[in-house]
Amino acid sequence: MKRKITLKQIAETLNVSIATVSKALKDSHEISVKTKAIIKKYAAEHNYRPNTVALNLLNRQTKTIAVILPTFHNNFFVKIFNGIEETANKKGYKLIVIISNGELKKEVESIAMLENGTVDGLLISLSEESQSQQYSQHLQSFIDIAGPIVMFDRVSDAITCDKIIIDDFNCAYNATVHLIKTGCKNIAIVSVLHDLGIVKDRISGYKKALEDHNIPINDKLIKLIKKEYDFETEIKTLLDYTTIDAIIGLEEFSTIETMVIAQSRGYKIPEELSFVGYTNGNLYKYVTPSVTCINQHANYIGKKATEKLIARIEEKETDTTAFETKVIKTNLIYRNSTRKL
Amino acid sequence: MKRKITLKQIAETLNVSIATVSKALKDSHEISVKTKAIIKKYAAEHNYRPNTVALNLLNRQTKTIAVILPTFHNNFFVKIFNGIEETANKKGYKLIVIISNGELKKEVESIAMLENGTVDGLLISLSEESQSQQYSQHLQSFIDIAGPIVMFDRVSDAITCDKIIIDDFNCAYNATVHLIKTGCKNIAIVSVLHDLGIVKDRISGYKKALEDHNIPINDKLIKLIKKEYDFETEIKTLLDYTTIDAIIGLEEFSTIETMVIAQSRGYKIPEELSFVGYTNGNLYKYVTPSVTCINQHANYIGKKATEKLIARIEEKETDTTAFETKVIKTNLIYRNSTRKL
DNA sequence: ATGAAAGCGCTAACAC
DNA sequence: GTGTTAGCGCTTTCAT
Repeated sequence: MKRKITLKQIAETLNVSIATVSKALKDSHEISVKTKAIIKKYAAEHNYRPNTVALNLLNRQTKTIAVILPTFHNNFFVKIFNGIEETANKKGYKLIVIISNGELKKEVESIAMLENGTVDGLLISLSEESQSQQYSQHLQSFIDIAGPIVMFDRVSDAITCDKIIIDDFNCAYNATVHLIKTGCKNIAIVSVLHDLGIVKDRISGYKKALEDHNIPINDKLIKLIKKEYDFETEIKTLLDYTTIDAIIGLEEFSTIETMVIAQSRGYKIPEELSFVGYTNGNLYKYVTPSVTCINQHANYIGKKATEKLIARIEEKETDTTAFETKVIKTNLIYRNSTRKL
Repeated sequence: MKRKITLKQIAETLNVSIATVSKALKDSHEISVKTKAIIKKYAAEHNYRPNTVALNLLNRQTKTIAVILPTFHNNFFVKIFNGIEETANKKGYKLIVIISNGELKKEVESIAMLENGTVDGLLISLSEESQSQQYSQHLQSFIDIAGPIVMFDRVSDAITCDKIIIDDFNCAYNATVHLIKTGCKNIAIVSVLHDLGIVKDRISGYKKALEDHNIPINDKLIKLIKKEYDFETEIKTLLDYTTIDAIIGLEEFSTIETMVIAQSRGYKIPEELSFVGYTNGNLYKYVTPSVTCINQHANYIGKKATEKLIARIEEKETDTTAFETKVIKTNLIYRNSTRKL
């Protein structure tokens, strides 16, 4: 790689001042047509590119946003990221991407790395650990010294900032009601997530739906399976426990895995056992039977989060509006893992 | 957000010079223990963080790598990215991520944005358009003025740089041989990719396998379906055309979609029709029957590409080693969409 | 032990 | 029209 060419070098070879070069390349009217032509020609021939780092230093902004996601092995986050990418790109922002893998340590270390002017703001969906351990001072620290944060989906109440979430309560409620209406009475919940706020909300929505339809709540039907436990064993225990006629999976993996296990045990789906899964995932469409699911409009979440963050970054200090939590509506996509109404 | 605190401000309030503060915070022996203590205390209390942008300017490096991928809606690239992320992180590099969506325009624009000191190097898997249009001057331009490039999977012969690829020829060859050995004779190829080098290699491998087993080659069995055409119609045309007993799908989507269409037409899989798919994708495991596939060791590709790039970035100008193309071995994962040997 | 000065690459206000 | 100067935040060499 050749050494990058700078204004200074151009100025020296052309025997003009740096300022003249700078102005000429900006097509300033202050500079004579002739000088501009010479300078521009030289710059073009030598592939001059203004050094962004220098400009960042000068402007005290980087036009870069950090994005911290738990994983990409989840269609929901991939779609959110697509929404983020499109929006950021349109507004001229670059993205620094970090995968937390659900680990608080990674989250904390990454944020520390970014707290020094590298980025103008942060989009984050919290790691499960940071929620279970209720640790959030790294986030507050970022806000204090680095810039605005917008949280999405997996958010923390401890931090005051803009948030984009889905109405987890209502969509669990609606999913449960749908199952009840199609004749299900023993509805279980299955999840590999546990310590997240969204999990609590979903369970509340589910319970409320049961209550409203006078169906007794049985906590044993709620299986939040931790990493330490064997998923298959837990599911078999659940299926052995009592007659279950419907299962709500809180993410794609649990839903599909449970369905596969149930099928291998001879359950007829949806005749004997109905399934509703969270996230409009790829798998749902292709497995047999295809799975009724909750569409969270992930792309839109990404878009809204990014728009909000950029607005915050660019807002005048004076017109700071109050932080808001935006709730994105969800809807059910009806497929063949639930009975027809 | 409070205004970030700087060395200058610390120096002013503490009535020392900026240099003293800088040295004190680096625990330099030049500074008296007492002064150091005062400065460190103040800095800690005020959450001082050195400004990375200023340091980047000074050091002429950003410890940031750009990653350009066609999409994340493809398990292969998600896994590659995981490999990249882990490796980059371990070495203290940040990642700027760009999704090209297969569009040359996005690729060119993004690279132009990065050509000015924003990143130290570039990891890229080319967009389909840049391969079909054989356009690569944006890449050469990046190498000339911005830093090293390492290409992976979808690479260009026109550019001299390090490359990490899989042995597409051999793995298509092996997949085809496996099908032949399990008794298939009319083997078709289905793909939504077409103008990529990897597609040509895969087809060559497939043809060589047929030749070696004295099976006539019929180009009508190779369906590279462009976006403009309806996938389902094309597949039906193929199935109507002649008796096909095996299909190789060049990516996850084509494989799964074709299998679903074949099943809806009553084909028994693998008894009447076998399937082998590229990429060790999520769907393959969960559909019925599960799909035999080619494992490309995506994570490893990401790891190797990143290691190579960082080595290039950090190498002394003197010990420049020749550019190399590393070929990653693949293997078949046997599942239920192919007959047993 | 502390500080002044130069410089990384650039822009902008202000001379000339 | 063109150049000088100062400064963005930092490090480092070279005084003092």
